[in-house]
Amino acid sequence: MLRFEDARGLELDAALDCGQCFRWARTPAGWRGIVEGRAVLARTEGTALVLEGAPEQDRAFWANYFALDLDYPTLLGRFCGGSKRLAACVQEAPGIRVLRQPFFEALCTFILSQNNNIPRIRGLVERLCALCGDELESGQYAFPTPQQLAACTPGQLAGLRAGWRADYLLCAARAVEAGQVDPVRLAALPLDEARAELMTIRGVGPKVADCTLLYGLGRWEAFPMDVWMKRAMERLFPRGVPRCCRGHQGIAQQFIFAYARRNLPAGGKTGKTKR
DNA sequence: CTCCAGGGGTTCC
DNA sequence: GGAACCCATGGA
Repeated sequence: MLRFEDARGLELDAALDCGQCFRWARTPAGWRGIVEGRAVLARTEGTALVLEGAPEQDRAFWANYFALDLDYPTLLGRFCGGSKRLAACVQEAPGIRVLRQPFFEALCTFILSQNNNIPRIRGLVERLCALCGDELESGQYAFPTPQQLAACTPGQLAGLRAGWRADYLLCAARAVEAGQVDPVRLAALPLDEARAELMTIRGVGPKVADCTLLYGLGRWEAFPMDVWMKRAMERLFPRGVPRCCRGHQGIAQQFIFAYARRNLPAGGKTGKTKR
């Protein structure tokens, strides 16, 4: 069991259920999840974060995953001091944290997320892991590697019932396997060049690219935009992203999204077909 | 049965 | 460039 005495205000309910990750499940005992083949049960006790099933040697891994090294209290203070509107967003769910997820998992899950809803995305991801990920104890599965996914046939992937997204997944796996898209390079490139490299993958547009940069590579300056967020931004921040978010726009966006989802009831169109 | 889900590619102008 | 259309699923 791992224990972090000061989780710096992290709230699992907010952080794990805000649409940034898809492999955590709420149980009566806490949040059950698997990251890079490590299965844990996470819960908070007061100001502490407890991870059952995690060995002491993984302390640095989980501290990085939950971004415990980033001084969120100070960062959120900066947000709140720099913009009244943003302060309201932070107040909506102050326990949100932008997790540092594995690169390939973030890329694939956000490909699966397009024009889709969270419950179904979760099911798709679970079936994908069971199809070609390594099996852990107790019938749980790790997220597949690019090689494992690239080795799947379209026929096998049809079992996911992912629709047209299955083909996009294969393209992504092949691109990463071939080194055409490389996480180490993406982490170092200027943001626009990294985005362009990701968008060479068929099925990866600006939204999926930015989500991958933010959630899968810790590029907190990335700001995932889509039709829905654009509407929210126009209403909440007509003059654009507040300056106090500079360098952490993606983190700010996570709070804006949570606020807008609860307080801006009108749903936006997402470019779908009418008939 | 209809509508929708934090898209992306293609095809028009 | 931008607007309209297509894509396959399954939940509500």
